[in-house]
Amino acid sequence: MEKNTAYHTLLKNLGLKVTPKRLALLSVLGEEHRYLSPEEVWKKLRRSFKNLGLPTVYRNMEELERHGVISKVLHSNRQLYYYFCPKTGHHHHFVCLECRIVEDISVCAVREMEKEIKRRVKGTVTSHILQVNGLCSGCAGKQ
Amino acid sequence: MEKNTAYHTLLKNLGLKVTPKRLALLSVLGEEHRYLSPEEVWKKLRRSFKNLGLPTVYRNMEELERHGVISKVLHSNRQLYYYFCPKTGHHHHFVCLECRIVEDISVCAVREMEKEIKRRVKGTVTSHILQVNGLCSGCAGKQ
DNA sequence: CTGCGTGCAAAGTATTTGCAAACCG
DNA sequence: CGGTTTGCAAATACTTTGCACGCAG
Repeated sequence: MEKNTAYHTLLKNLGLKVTPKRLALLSVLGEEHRYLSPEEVWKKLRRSFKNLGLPTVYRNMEELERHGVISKVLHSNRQLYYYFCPKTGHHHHFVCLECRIVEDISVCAVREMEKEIKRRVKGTVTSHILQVNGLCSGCAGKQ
Repeated sequence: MEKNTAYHTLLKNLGLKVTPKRLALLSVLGEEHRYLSPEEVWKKLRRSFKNLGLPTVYRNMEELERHGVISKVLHSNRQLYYYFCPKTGHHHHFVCLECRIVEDISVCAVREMEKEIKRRVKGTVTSHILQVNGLCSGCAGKQ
């Protein structure tokens, strides 16, 4: 299994122990080109691992997100979703609210992005979430 | 109270009944240049209204958000926050994760935004959430 | 009056935590 | 072996719902 070797290496590089469940979790996320909720991942994994706890899935997904391996998809319904994006470098995502597929978008300006999405994905942009987080001058000083 | 008249009109235009609590809620949000959680708003309002239920605050904030009067601030901790933004037209926000102040950003490209933030707010951008939502070609057809 | 708005109590539900046992390296 | 990882059960905590009463129009 080439893929598994890759995931194996990935985990090692992060300093995480390589367990069958972690490999399977990465595999599920890696094969899916859509974002998934922890519960969905759990249901898929339980086919192979009868005794898999939902908390384990939550913990691992959170951990992997912290390491930047997978990314969180924000939903206004305030549920967690994750997506495995192998692409490196600065880029953003176009997500379909219906089928949950994710497409990489290389350009960053939203106007430009809309154009690219119309052209490449032939999709419709219904909304976008753009929020810049940081610290204002006052708070940056206090750190 | 000029402000109250404005909120009064605002509610009327939305076809919502004008109640003292709604006016006060708008007032709290309108005076605060920061995003607030429903509970925080509730605590502030309870100074004036002893019998104010938290659900009422949730309901009203959700309603106002639906009407586009206030906007939801996304947090990865999956809690709800709202911010009253009087500014119209296409623009985005810079939010300080520390003091929660919100600044309007007129330009849309993220690179440009970072520049503007550094210049105007003298703040530091630690991260940004940019997610374009919509429907891909396949799903758009199925609608 | 008439229905929207609200308080209160109660339910929901996704997510998190504690702890002992299992497992990787 | 020694510290992670995991299962299970239970707890959290935010948010939502149901229903009866009250108030705006």
